[in-house]
Amino acid sequence: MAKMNPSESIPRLGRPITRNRMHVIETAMNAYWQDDRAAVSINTICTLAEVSKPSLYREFGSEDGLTIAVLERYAETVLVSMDATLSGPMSYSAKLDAIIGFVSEAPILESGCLYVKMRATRSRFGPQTQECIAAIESHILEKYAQFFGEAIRSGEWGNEITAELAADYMHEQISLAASQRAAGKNSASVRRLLELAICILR
Amino acid sequence: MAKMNPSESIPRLGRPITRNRMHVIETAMNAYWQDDRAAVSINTICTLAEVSKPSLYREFGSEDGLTIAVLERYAETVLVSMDATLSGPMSYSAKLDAIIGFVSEAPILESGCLYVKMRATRSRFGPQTQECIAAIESHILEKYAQFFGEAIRSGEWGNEITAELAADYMHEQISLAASQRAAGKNSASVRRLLELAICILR
DNA sequence: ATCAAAACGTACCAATAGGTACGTAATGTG
DNA sequence: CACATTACGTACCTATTGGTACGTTTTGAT
Repeated sequence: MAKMNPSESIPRLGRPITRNRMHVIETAMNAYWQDDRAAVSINTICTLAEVSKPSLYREFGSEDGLTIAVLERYAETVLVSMDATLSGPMSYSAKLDAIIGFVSEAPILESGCLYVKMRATRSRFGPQTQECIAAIESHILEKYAQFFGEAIRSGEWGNEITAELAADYMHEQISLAASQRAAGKNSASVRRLLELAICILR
Repeated sequence: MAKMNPSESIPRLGRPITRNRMHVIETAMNAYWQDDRAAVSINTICTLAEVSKPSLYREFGSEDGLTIAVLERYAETVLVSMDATLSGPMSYSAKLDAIIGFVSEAPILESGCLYVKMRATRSRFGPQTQECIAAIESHILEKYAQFFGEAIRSGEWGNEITAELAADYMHEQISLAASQRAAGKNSASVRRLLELAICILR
């Protein structure tokens, strides 16, 4: 896609690149994730990642550019595990349990979910970031709908609720749980509330 | 507490007050409510309310001061209606219906609930505002707990769920619905999801 | 060695944030 | 009238924001 680590760049003319795209992305991701993105300035990212501001802008073009890079990275390092669980070999009920357990107890989600945080304040971001958030949302909803659709088809679950409605409900409830974790609510309480919400999907 | 409308101020020495505390509060409330508070600057409020910045600071002391004034005003104009419903003469089930209907369809909540919005981004506010948000939350949770407690006592509702857990659940689900409305989701969808979530409280 | 190519980072930009110093205008009192 | 008292708003402050102009440094090729 764009330049990666200097180590794997093909020899070119001119001064070699010393900046490290991935390092900046990971640094920004952690900063945005822990705090809240709107509270973390480009200047802060530059300091944390030890890059000059022009270098950062050369690499990402704008704050919007950095943000989408971060969000894409987040999707491919954290959100994929949800996908994997949903399309894995477990039973319907076991998958529900796994997801509930993950979102309410996984240490990696101690500060919440970056996607959920950003979705909650999407209006503050640039146009590309907003599109990126919408794309991730569609992806998640599709995966959920597929999950519930299969459960209905296989007879593991089913009532008058459609797969799409269940997907929407699931997405909102999981997001809510992630928000609660970000707010510092303890895992046990998050789980208790999430179990209550999800029990209508059993 | 502080100065109110010039109309009701006792004659004093010196130039009379022309600024209008209530007008500023209402203007700021609407601006914060429609948009998101962090996106609305003091300068914007001054322009909208047609007060000079020093006048505003004379009245509220700081942005934090204005924000808590707005939040208190919001609580006593919007949130009281929820209180009234909860402690009114309706049956348990009718009260649930009324609240679901209100939060998912009332035009006044078209841009969501200011308290919910601010609670979701509480970390960005000043210390007094954060305390104020926490106080409102406690108040709401107490009212809900009372509501469920009475329903249990009267036999209108009851299962293994405690009144406190139900209150917490209710609060989160109502907040979620308000957030969805703020995000532009249509009333019917909000209601559908909220009904799903609340049906375990019936 | 010289030179074009390319990335580097210092030092700046305009805009905006929250907040205030201070001279001016309007009142009641003597 | 003159004066103390009080509120008024213009014009400013510093800090920070996202973003960039431009001279310097490092390279490969000739």
